[in-house]
This record gives sequence, C-alpha cells and structure tokens, in this order.
Amino acid sequence: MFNLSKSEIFRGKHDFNAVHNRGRSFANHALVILIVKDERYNGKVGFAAGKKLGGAVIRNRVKRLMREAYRLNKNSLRRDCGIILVGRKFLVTAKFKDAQKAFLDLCKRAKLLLKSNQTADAIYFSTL
RNA sequence: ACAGGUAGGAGAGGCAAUCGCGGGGGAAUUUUCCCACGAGGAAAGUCCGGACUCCACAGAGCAGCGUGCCGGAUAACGUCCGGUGAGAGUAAUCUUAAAGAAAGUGUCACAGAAAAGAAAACCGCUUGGUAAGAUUGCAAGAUUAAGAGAUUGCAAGAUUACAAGUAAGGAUGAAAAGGCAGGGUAAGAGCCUACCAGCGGUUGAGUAAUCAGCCGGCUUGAUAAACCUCACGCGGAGCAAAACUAAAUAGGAAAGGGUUGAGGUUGCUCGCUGACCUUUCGGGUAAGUUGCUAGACUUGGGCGGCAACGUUCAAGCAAGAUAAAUGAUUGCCAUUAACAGAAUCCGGCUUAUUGACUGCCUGUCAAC
RNA sequence: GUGCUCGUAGUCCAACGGAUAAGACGUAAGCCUCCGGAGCUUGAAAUGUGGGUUCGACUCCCGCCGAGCACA
Repeated sequence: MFNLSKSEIFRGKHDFNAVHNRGRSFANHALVILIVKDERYNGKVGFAAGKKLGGAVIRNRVKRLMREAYRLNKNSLRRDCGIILVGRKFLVTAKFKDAQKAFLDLCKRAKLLLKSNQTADAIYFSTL
C-alpha cells in the first residue's frame, strides 16, 4: 500500500529537465512542487535538494523527509501527472509532522488531492 | 588538592512494536512471503604514498618536479619509531625543510665613515714638525728726559691646516670582520698569553648523526622556504581506468595529411610501436554487464624487538549503491548531545568535532 | 576523479622582500548656494585565515577557509 519502489521515482537528467522546463510550480516556505500533466508518467515523483542547503547529510535528510511525506500520502493523490519536490531551508531543521503538513497544504493548492478520499491521517491510523 | 603535560580507547542513543528503503539468500511461482546483513573516526579536504588497469611489465639522456641531521620500520611515503644537534619551558615535555655560504652569481632599504676584496678614518686617540701661529720667556734694540717700547733673533707653544699610524672607545644599524681579561704599545691591534666560541688535524666511544680528549695555526658576515651545487627519488594516464554486449537512418559524408611512417608513448632528443589521424558538415547515443569487494582484512593469544613493526596460531566474513539505500510513528529507559554520509581498494597526513573517561608523568601547597 | 588560477578599503584595481600599502568611483564632514547639483578642501576605510623562513613578508614556503575555470 505504502510502498515506494525505484520504478516510481525519477531517474536521470532527462526526466528532471523535462519536468523542470514544462512544469507548473507551487511553493511555500518548506518546499517547491513542480507538476507536469502527462498520463505517461503515471504518478512518478522526484526529489531534489540543492547544494545551498548544506552537506550530504543534510541533503539526504531533506530528501528523506519529502519521500516519507509523499509515501504516506500518495494514495490520496492524482496519478495522471509527474511531480518533482524541491526542498527548501525550512526542512533542514523541521520535524516530520511539519514537513507533512506543508506538503499536504501545497497539494491542496495544486489540486492534486482526490476529493472523495479520506484524509491521509485517517488512512494511516486505520492500518495500525 | 590545585595547575600543567602526555598517551589512549569509545565516540549518544538503547530496547520493543508498526509502516518503509538497498543489494543478497531461500520459499513460492507472477507478485507475494520469510531470513540474516546494511556508513565513519574522520566516510571530508584531495595534501602525499602504494595496489590495480591500459599505454614497450616501463627503456636511455636532458629538462622538470619533489625530498633533504643519523639509523631503523614499511608495499611505499613528504608517514611512523628510536637517537643527535639547536631553540622554548622551573619541570614533565614540546617545537624544529636541521645538507652545502671555503664552486660561482645575486640581494642586504633607511641610517651610517664603511654593508662585503682583510674593505673603510666621521668623531676620537697617537706621532710627525711640513705650513700658519694667539701668547710667554730670554737677548739685541730704532725712538725717547724717563716710563714705555715698534722691530729682529732664539727657545717654548694653546690652536688650525696637512701627512702618517690606529678598528680599543663613540655614533648608525637587524648585522661593523670572533668574545672577555691581562700583557704589550707613541696610540693601538690575535701583536702575545689564558679561558670560551669557531676552523683544521688526530685519538677514543658510537652502525651513524654526533659526543669527549689532545694538538695546531690564528679567525672565515647574513640569506640557499634567492638562483644554485651535491645526494636520493619520480615514465604517463586514471575505475568516467579497462573489458564485453546491445541500440541508434549508423563501422556517415566532404576536405587535408599518411607505410618515403599517421597517430601513440607528460616537454625535447633518441628508442619502441605500426594505420589511421585532423578539421568541417549533418545526425545521434550517453543503456546494461563485468571491474566491485576475502583484503598489505578483522578479533584474540603466543614469540622476537626499547619502539614503529615483524612473525606465528586460532576464530571470523563485515555495505556495494548508480538522481545513488539507514527514515517515520508510538511506548519505556537514558538524556536534551558534536562534526558529519561509503562510490575501485588500502597506508598516512591535514582539517571539523559534544560531554565526559582511563593510564602515566611534572610542578606547587598541605598532612604523615 | 584529475589539473589549474585567484583572494588587497563598500566596488574596480596598483604595488623589486625595505611601509606611512598607491589610485579611481563611492562615502563622511566642511566651504560655496535661497535650496540642490557641479566644484573646492579635509577625513575615515583594506592585505581571507593560522603558522614558518628573514633584520624585515601584500610579496617566499606550509596548513586551512572561500571563489572561479578547464578536462574526462
């Protein structure tokens, strides 16, 4: 249910450039979302963290936070587009709950959420 | 007890549950389940040294670069260990690119007399008596009534100029051609002597750097992290190395050069190799597999060595990704805790770093 | 992975091993003006950082920090 395997994540310069050039962007203090509406992508996602944020440890942490937020909520998102998440400085010191909240807010603004579904938290706790 | 020095290990989360990630193994058989494993002391900087791969299994000379007290360790090193000299500290201890300045060249600002040929005389000191000469003494003596006394000669002579000697003293400077004391001298000077420093020789100790003793002559600025000399070392490129498989209109086209030798082999000259190379135009790929982790390996013990380390025995297998794997939530216990993420692999160096801990040593104070 | 270059006032730049670190623009104060501008005068302001060599270091050497470039 909450798997996120390699085949669902963008690989290579080619895909990143394509989304970056054609996509629409939404941003808040924590992260930036780039979206391209294309059914071929089938809900693939990419994670990025620039060198400005810090060293390898910090960039890894930012990417992990974003991936966890995406993984736990991906069933309530639309699947007919490709997404790239770019980390911002807030995530360096943020806790997971704050990161997830920021992510969901941004998804609402980008109209990525499926209306009929329960909230992500409800799904999460029902599996426990 | 306080202060300091030094060596060292460990390096902040642990346990349980749930959801996930990476490659591996197994079961199942087409997408699931199970199992164990999964970042560091610096993984970093890329500052050195190797292994490995390809180019002659790696060649010669010059150039270039690096290292630089001595001995040892090591695969190797610019690393480490032990020792010597020099410097710092009351001491424990620490620091040290520490060969050669008598092969040659360069530089040494300002100041100062002089800054590198044993050179140089500004002040000072001494001698000469060459020149000038205030003044003093003695003698002669124009003029004069006398007092006075021009002038001349001889002697002494402050002082000035000149000549010569002198580097002990002053002044300048970071540095002034050994230091200090005595003798010596016209005044001075290694001119002579003792001690110290340095130089050369020699004897002894030590593998050696070096140390100690004796003798000798009598003294040589600093800088080589300036050029340089000497000794030693270094062939080049790097896992995007290298090999294989596949795909792409696809072993493309044009011009130029080429077995009378293209290109490669860091720069040049040789030597070696031996068929492609360069530019332009047009068009693409940038995918997979191997390399890829069992090794100068890890842990523990014995033996040798002051030590670095070597050797031997036993046990063990411990990441292998490729937009690149360690995270999230809850509970309990600790506690609010650093720097930080493998990318072919090892040995070092350097830098970043929380709160503590352990061993040994030194100094001061107190008590016995 | 490999190789190379560069760090000097707020900015752009100079500077043989000899210092009080030069210049331009900007900036501060004053003069001038009814006010401002222009002009004139006078200032302030720097060697990325820690060591070493040297009598003396922006300069030479070593270690860090930062910036940039090139190749595969």
